[in-house]
Amino acid sequence: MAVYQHNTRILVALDCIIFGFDGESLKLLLIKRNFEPEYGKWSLMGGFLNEGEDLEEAAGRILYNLTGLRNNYLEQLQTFGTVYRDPVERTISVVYYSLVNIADQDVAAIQAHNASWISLDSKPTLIFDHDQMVTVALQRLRYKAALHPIGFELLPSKFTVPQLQKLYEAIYGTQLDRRNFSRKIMATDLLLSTGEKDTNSVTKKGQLYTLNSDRYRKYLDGYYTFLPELAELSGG
Amino acid sequence: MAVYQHNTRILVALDCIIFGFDGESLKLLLIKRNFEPEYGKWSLMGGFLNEGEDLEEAAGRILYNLTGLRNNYLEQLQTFGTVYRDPVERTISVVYYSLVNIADQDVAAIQAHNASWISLDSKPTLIFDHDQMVTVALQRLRYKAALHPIGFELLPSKFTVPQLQKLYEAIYGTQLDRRNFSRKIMATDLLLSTGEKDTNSVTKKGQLYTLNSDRYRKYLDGYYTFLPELAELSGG
DNA sequence: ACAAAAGTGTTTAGTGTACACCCATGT
DNA sequence: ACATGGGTGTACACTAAACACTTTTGT
Repeated sequence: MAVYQHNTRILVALDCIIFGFDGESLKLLLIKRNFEPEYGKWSLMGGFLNEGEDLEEAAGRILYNLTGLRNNYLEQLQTFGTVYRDPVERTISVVYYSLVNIADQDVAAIQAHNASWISLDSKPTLIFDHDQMVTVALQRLRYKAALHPIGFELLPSKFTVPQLQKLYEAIYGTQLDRRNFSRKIMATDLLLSTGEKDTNSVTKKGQLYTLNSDRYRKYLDGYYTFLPELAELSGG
Repeated sequence: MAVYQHNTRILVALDCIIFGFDGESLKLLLIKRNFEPEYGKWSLMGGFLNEGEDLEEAAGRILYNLTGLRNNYLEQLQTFGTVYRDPVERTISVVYYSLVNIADQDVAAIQAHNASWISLDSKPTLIFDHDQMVTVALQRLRYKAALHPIGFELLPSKFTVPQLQKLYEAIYGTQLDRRNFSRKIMATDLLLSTGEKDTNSVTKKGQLYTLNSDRYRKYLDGYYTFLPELAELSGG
């Protein structure tokens, strides 16, 4: 024990960037704080790392407390650690980002935390360095979704190809060609036809598909260019 | 201050994965520990985060102490935080990876730390979770180098195209076609001819180039497929 | 019948890849 | 002269991108 004695122990926080998709735009689950510090302002959902708790475990706990969801896509983004990022006390924050299907959420838990889904386009200014965290998370999401099929994590278990396309368009803020997109996705063999049709659509009903889990896992490991127009998405 | 009172403060360490290239193979700068804990075993270079010090700053300090180098490519990799990863005391480790030009190193500083450059192929088993850190770092390097020209960071300021190719081959553990590689790189306009020729080569001397810094910065922001054979490099 | 959205087909341009060939240097 | 390695050119296959057309459904 003696060996580490002189070193400073520091508060370790975790913050979660929770992405969702409502069929039209990409959303974040944000909290209107009814607690200190920064009472009344908007922030990401966060918490502190407990003794005897793995980092990943803590991130999962925080996500579960807010949404009632477990086993979602959850990936470490980056750790933020400038000295004065939290004015109360020096705190470093390990940030995770998560992709959830809005339909599965626990509405009561979300209300209890005073949280709401906010469109990325109309995001308010957040406390501390949370805006920066969101910027980095969106960049990472764009990066990953271009090479791996993680977009599916944001959709319900049954979905149509046009819905998937709308999602990609929301992530990248661009328009995609229907014909080319559909062909590209179909070529991956990631979709399994259910035979059913979308009942929500107003005019022609699209075919509902589910994800082929075996193939999905392979694509997560490997690389595939879901969006070859990568050059455009530098800025973030 | 009262608001954060009950939360546990934790030791925050930093570990640096330092990549180098000697013209033949990809190397890591590793330390044969002459201090506790794990005296006599191999590890990454590390240290603790000080009060009043940014994370990035601390990583830079650790790198500087070992190599005498500043302003190298240094990027945060990931934070490792399972409970018992350090048997002495609960410690989370923020890991950075760095790309250095071996020729620029401060040999005295490296010897003083009992460090040596070890080929990735003949890497010994490292302490704690350091092997896992290296695995993740290599994956990240492959990922990044395929889309951004960060490979240049590992080469001396003047280099030949075949040297650059050898580097890419070392990073990915594959063979590349000379002709196609050369054309691909030339098309980027990243190289500036110096007019000089390599004096080391035994037979024909290759042309020496330097990096076009303006173009380099653009390529760092954007995306470019330096290696389209991405699908192959899943395993890591 | 018509509008709106879903699905399928085709053509063209560009990029990746596999080659064959020439040039420069030291022995 | 010859071996070794650096540099340039060309042909073919494949993929991305632009565009036309048909089908399904609700009003």
